[in-house]
Amino acid sequence: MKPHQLFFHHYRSMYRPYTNTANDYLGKHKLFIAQWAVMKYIISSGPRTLVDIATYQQVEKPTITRTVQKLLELNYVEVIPGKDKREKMIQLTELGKQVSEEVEVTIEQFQLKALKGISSEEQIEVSRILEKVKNNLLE
Amino acid sequence: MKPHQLFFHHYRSMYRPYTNTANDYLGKHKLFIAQWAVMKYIISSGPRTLVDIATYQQVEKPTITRTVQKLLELNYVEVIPGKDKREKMIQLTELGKQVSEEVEVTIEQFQLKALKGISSEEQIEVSRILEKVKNNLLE
DNA sequence: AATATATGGTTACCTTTACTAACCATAAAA
DNA sequence: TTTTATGGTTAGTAAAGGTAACCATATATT
Repeated sequence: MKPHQLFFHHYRSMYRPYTNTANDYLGKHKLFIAQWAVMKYIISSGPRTLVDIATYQQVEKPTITRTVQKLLELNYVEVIPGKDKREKMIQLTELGKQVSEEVEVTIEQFQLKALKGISSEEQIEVSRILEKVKNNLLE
Repeated sequence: MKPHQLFFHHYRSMYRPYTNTANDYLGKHKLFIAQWAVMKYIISSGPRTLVDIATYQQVEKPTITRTVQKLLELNYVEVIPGKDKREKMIQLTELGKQVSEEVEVTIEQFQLKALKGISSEEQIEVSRILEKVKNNLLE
């Protein structure tokens, strides 16, 4: 099998184990991976618009609208006014912050388990390459 | 951002660009990535049972049942008897073989474009690591 | 100033992909 | 012979996301 075929096969065959396991961990907090990804983003970067979030995650706007709606229902995020009347900034609620702290522990544990035996340098290297592939695809 | 967080963020944010672009390329041949993955597998390994395919792709059996059903409708694969009365071996039809040859050209082009600027060694290294993560997750 | 275009966001509708639970038929083990 | 395991299917449901069309507001153009 050629390297480029190997690459995409392994990329794909990690996907379900990753998603299913992550969602198992997150179920405790009534979250799914797509929702948690939004929370994680606004934790580390502060309040963000829907477009920011969509761009960051590489999905379309309606997808983010829906994900954020679920987080609003859970009372984990709230909307604050943006720099004009169109924009909505999404930020964590107090409840969202509390939950996040628990989730971060859970998820860190999950991620470290998943990455057992893989050095930080390797993790960074793979991140760099996956990002490059993403950029190649978007050109 | 910590290396393990980076790792999973980039893993995820490559997913939609990859899937969408691949499906665009495959649309020409009336295929989707999940279907092509099955064809690809039986091209390189010969006829396989549904369980083999499910294990290889890391998805559940019903998922493969349906994917194979679509390939049967397209007349790209056919069923031959397995080693007992339960097993079904899936193999390419003549039409499937013809189509595959065209698709392989298309997809190779797509994959090489996606991996532009990434050496074979790097591709192999990333494959190895993604496989390891998958195995860690399955433990 | 008036019109046209761009941007942020939503709604409606549809699709891909996959899961679980329950089941059938056959095979292997007790 | 009965029990358990294996290969596969069906039915029902869900996560996640896409496109097209649209509203409201903002920016650019004439």
